[in-house]
Amino acid sequence: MSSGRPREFNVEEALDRALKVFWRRGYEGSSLPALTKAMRISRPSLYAAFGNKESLFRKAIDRYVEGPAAGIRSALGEATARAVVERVFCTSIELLTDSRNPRGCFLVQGALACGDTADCLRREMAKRRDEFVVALRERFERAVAEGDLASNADPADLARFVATVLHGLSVQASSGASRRELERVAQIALRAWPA
Amino acid sequence: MSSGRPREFNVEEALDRALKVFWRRGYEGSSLPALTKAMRISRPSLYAAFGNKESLFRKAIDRYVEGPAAGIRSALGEATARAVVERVFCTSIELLTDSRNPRGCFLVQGALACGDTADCLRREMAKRRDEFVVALRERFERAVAEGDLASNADPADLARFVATVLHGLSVQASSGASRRELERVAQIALRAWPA
DNA sequence: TGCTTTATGTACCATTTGATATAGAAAGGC
DNA sequence: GCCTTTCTATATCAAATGGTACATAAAGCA
Repeated sequence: MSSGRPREFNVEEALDRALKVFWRRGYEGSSLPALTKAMRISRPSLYAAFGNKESLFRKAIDRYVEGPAAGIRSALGEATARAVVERVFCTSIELLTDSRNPRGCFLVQGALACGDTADCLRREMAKRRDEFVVALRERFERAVAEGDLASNADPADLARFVATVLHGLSVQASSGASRRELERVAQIALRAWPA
Repeated sequence: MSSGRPREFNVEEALDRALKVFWRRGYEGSSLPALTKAMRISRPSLYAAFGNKESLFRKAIDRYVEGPAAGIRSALGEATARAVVERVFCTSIELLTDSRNPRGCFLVQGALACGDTADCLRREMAKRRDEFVVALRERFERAVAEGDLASNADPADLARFVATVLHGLSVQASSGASRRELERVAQIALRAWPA
């Protein structure tokens, strides 16, 4: 079977550009013209390669989690629970304030509040955020079992606390807070960690 | 001068309804039909009474700050810095999870990421959030002067920390977290407070 | 009772929205 | 060369968007 005319653009690269648009403007704030202009492809090319706007957004979510935000998840590999939290904060702050990206966390601001048609994406984003809370909780449960986290500490509560600080830092970053300011906030938050 | 035909609707009540729409769906997710239906007025009535969509949103911001969110600001009147923070968390959580309101904080999710036309509203929301950070900082500065907060504590950092937790709680609430869960998170956050 | 003023509701406006039809261009297989 | 296949670009679609004109209705004032 013949292969036809080859694509003139790189799909991953175009997806990266789309992600940045969604990241900065949110799903509803990202118009097709804004997307196609940033992606440097025509509208039919976008639809041929990514389906439609919603499908493009879903692919952008995966791209974000596996790309820019991957470092955060890999922080779970640290040796102790406290080291995990320190590394999560540190890595997140770097991502949230990286000048190459829009400010803030895509999973927070990509579709936090929206109309009915985008509501399924709002829930999808909440689900993705929750997946990280679950991963944190499981990591902390392991830490309790391994003895590097006090057994009276509730892993679920601690996981939600870390996620709360993380999402709060995202809002701060989105509002224009500097990296230093966020680092000081994270340092204060760490004082809440069980000794 | 004659007064003309009287309004058939209550302006404040209509504004309250508009606020709830913006609160739940965000600025860009709130269409004129959705607004007018919730406000129970016709489109020309909306424009006559509130100017346009942007102006209605700005009025909704004021309404939110002076109405539902007023309790949070009044927490600054507590006797000590720690009591202020406790009361801020407690009052916020009640607001964030009040079943009569949309979940989350309007100042966070009303226009966190949006297109160019709404960018001035995004900045306005950031400014409003920052006003609370400033108020917190000033309150903590006073607390240092009054001796109920350690003099080596940085009021600006602490204020930003409290705001960070607050905004993080908003995201959690918006994702469906229960009041109890948020209360436990706040309790953990309080452990970071200077002794 | 007019007359002025303001509010309401229908119908409409231009623009933008997300999404395609269609025609032409660029590759491989025969 | 020719055919098939796939991508690209222009031009377009119907629907939804924010915003108004215009006629009518309801009040106060003379």
